[in-house]
Amino acid sequence: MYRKVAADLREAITTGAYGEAGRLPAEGALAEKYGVSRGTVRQALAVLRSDGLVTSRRGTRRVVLGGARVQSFSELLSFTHWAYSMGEEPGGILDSLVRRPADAAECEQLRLEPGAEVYVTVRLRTLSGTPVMVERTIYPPRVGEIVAELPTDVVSHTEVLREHGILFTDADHTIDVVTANAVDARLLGCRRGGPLLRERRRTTDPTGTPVEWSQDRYLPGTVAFSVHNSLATSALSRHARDGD
Amino acid sequence: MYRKVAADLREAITTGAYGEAGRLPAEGALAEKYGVSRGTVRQALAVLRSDGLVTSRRGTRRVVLGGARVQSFSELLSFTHWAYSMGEEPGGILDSLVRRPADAAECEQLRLEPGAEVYVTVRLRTLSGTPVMVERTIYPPRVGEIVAELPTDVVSHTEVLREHGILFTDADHTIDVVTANAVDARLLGCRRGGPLLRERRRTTDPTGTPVEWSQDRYLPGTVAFSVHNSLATSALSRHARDGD
DNA sequence: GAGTGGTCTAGACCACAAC
DNA sequence: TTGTGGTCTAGACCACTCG
Repeated sequence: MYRKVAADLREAITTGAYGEAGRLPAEGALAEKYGVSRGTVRQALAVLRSDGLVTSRRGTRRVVLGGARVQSFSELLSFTHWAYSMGEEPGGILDSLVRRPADAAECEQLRLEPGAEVYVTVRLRTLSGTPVMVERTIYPPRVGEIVAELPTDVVSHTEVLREHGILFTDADHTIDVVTANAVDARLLGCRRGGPLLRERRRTTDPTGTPVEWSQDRYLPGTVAFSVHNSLATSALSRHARDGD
Repeated sequence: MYRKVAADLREAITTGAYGEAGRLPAEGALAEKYGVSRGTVRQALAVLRSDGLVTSRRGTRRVVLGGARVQSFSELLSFTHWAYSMGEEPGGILDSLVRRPADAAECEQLRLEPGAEVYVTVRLRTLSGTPVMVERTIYPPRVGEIVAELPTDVVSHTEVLREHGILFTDADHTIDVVTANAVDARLLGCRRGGPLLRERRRTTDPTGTPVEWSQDRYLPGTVAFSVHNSLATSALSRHARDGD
């Protein structure tokens, strides 16, 4: 239904049917064309707008915006999906996996009782054999128990967890720069104290329960993160970094 | 209006009226409470969902998500607004302002004819006197002409441009790590070759016309960028960095 | 089975842009 | 003045969750 309309319009836009900076047909016209109500068309257009593909303004037809490149949610959460989408071979070398009591920050992030145990994994992630990122993930018990049972050569934890009914639906990301510690330097082959692009991510399932708290450290020059936002939908924010 | 409902619910949620991980009333109940239709309530809830405040799932009441902190769009685009929102005094020291022909990449980004001229500013931005960021902004002629006429002690270019009818409504951001060049090092007082957190940003007005292409380089430890996304609304993406 | 959010409809009025 | 998107309504049916 509205997804179909959105997909069709996205296709038309990205193939340049309306041209860069071109104008879309009126909502009414689209509704008639697809045989749906105007409300459904608006729902489809809301998707495109939040992806940064089109503008929207009272009084004027919608305009096609350039430079819109969006990934699916799973491509964003899963290093493995991301790698495949670029035609690279993802790798994951387990460096350590321990179970230990959670500290205060971890209890806070994963919404656990004080004293609860967590599972901590450290993995070197590679693209076609080249070291790219060190991934430190902290799992609550329910999830960690599954990860701990996995063979060490399983590349995609996300995929396995999904098969076990652990769903990832919402994530908060924070991006900044840190310096490499001894472990980072050893795994990535960079200088200790050298800069790394860090992405911290807390992911929750549909019920709002945290399922992972992860910290990924990328070698400079291997990745960049992109965000689109607009007056209408603003998801990005900028923070001072006093503490950690 | 739906904005009022959204604001009221946001207030109630952030003050903890429903508790962390608590459940919201049903849409029908909210509609009755506010005396509006269910559609309007849903519109309000869509705002909160895209801000990462609540979940949404068929069959279950909406759940309050923790860790949601969103800034207004102008706080994000304007260093000045951001500084004030943190209680800091923003500063801007103009290092250079030149007019010159645009190169190919600049024509592409600002959607200019080959050979068009652009205005390039380099400014050191400070928070309460402390150097934080070097800002390189490229303006198309229409905008640059205004900026070029400004006294050098004007802190907020964004504010002035808004008064001149130049509106900022959509932005694409890309975040990565770069090393400081000679100018960065001189202005920020860091080592040449040292790491900086870079945010590149292309901003357009309501008609989709680019109004600035900016590159901000932050000292490590001064800022972090945050994004919320979910299966429903995904604005963030991750890219490989081959070229520039 | 009862309650919930997801989707869709058909119609209405308004604010705004552009001619 | 005309056409556009923004907002709101009232009602409907469905898919899903949960007890």
